[in-house]
Amino acid sequence: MTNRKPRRPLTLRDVSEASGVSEMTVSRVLRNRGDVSAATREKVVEAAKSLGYVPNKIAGGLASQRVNLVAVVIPSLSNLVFPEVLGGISAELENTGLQPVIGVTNYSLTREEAVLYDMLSWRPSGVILAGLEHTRVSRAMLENAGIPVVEIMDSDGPGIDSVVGISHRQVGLDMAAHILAAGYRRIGFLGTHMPEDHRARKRLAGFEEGLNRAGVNLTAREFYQGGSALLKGRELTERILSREPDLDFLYYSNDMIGAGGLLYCLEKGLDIPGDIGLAGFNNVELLDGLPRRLATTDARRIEIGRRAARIIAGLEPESVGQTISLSPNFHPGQTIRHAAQG
Amino acid sequence: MTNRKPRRPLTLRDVSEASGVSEMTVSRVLRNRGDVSAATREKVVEAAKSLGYVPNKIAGGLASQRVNLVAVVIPSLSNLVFPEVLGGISAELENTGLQPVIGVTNYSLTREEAVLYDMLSWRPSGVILAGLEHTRVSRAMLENAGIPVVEIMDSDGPGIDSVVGISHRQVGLDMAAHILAAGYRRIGFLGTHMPEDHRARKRLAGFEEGLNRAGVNLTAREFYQGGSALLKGRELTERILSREPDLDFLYYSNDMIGAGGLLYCLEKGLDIPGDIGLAGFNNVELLDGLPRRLATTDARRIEIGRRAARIIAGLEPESVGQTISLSPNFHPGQTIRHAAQG
DNA sequence: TTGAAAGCGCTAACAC
DNA sequence: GTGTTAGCGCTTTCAA
Repeated sequence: MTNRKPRRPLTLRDVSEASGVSEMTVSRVLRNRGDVSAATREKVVEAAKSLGYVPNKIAGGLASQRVNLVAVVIPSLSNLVFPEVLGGISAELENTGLQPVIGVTNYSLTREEAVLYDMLSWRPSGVILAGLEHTRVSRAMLENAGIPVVEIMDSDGPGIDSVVGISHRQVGLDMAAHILAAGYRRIGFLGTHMPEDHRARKRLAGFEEGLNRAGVNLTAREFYQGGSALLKGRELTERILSREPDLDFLYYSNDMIGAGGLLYCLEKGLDIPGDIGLAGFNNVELLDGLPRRLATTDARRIEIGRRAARIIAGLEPESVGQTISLSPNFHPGQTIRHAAQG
Repeated sequence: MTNRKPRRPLTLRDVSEASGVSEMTVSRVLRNRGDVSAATREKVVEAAKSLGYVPNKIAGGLASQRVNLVAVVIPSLSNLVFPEVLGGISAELENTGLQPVIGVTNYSLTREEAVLYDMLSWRPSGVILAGLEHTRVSRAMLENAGIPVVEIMDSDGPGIDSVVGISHRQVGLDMAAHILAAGYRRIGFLGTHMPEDHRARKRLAGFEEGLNRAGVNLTAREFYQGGSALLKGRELTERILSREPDLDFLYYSNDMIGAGGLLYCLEKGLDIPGDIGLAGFNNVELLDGLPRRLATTDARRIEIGRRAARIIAGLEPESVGQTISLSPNFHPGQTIRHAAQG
């Protein structure tokens, strides 16, 4: 390796001169394109390595009109759930030469619009974004971008191009059915106060619809904002139970607050699932280590990530433009009674 | 908004023609550069919006030789800790016009090298990466890139350019001192089996050094790989206590396994911190909701992210090329006895 | 305040 | 198998 410290970054021309091979052929070697003799290739690789040449993808992208980037736009990184979706996406993209670039919206559609504008200005090969709700401008940008778009996580509604998700309404309906079948009747809901979390909203709507169909109404509900989810789960639970002491079921909008509630109830010596049943949503890994396994619904987020990536990568042409609704998996855990016999 | 669906993405020329203003002036308006009359600006903005024009940063970057991207390279996204660092980085970058681009290495230095190569080929304005250990090639690339580099999280060793972190060796030393001062003597360590997690290794080394100085040896150690950290914490704890039942302190390499251990010990009816003391590392939010507050050390990761970002953004010129070692904050929690009196 | 010309570093297309 | 030419869509620079 040479030691000179280049102020001017190295270019193909430098490698060309150092190896005595034309720029074009150097470019071919570096991209493994076309036929290049072993001898020439050897010379070029050697020169590039010893100079420490790093190709300029800005120039390459402009010339080839192609960029190996996939824009991935998600609401949050601290939610645990989205990193898992990302995991599925990167795993699937790994062998395609495509690279995910992450944008975070903090659950704001306005922010999403700004993030999309920014990412589209890099002319990515595709876009994966969470949810079906977007601003009018976002929608227009995506439609005009001329690249594949996959909306993920939610399948309750029309999409722009392809959709891969679960029906959160169905999650709520199913949970209501399970709870009612187990004989619970005085049911409370505990969730985040997030008007822009449409998936949570749809789950709650489905849940209430399911209860109502059986002539049951939600007895109480409690919401929180920010803070440690585990701690908030405790606080919400204490609050809802002091308001409505005879609740016999608590449905949490996510597993983290559900876990907090579970710890709280156990400390209070409540009989779970006898006195009171509990359920969350997401099936996060954390549940494995809790004193009791919380009932939950698996959102199938890794699979969602994988399939979205496959669609962008062109590995699933039959799915392009389709809405793929995966069926959510209910996990009874140990916090819900077995169904009553007739 | 017009409805025609362009196969060919729109260019400045399209906006220029639609507005009757030269490309150059359109460019000025869209970047808020130079003096443009209000009337002209108005026309251009109107045309751009109605066409749905999205600038091409590939072309812009090539022409201007500047790109508003900051490469951020971290070991993992599922660790909880790194998303927080990212939070600090994005918060600080928000008003600088710079944008973080995330790369994940899975704790592999080889993978880090590949990720760096890839990111540098986009000619970012700076690089933030975790740790001080890198391959020779990675180091060479960073040195030759001619852009600011900030290595974060760890300050135990020489850096390439700027460094912002904590001394993990000191974290271990301090924890040893606190534990010994509280009178514990039969001490076990529980951690991840990750040869490439150099920070965990340095903490353990500092911890043992601290014990040894006082003539105390680590009584037992236990390691795990993969799986749910909370569950693994339980399993490790059960295992180490069955091997060495008279341990009086358990030091965990992170809070998640520490939390698992705490739940396990409480279930077993152990007196904490009387029979046995516990401590973790990181001060994760989750600790707030546990039945008892786990002793831990705050890694100051949000601040680390913020300062790294400030250095890249040029807001802290005095720190460039320096090693900034923040002092880690010990949190005694409720799982360690008060120091013995004399 | 606006415009025209040149070129950023690479690759597509074609010639040899 | 290798080289030449002409741009990709912007911004820099300079002129008007």
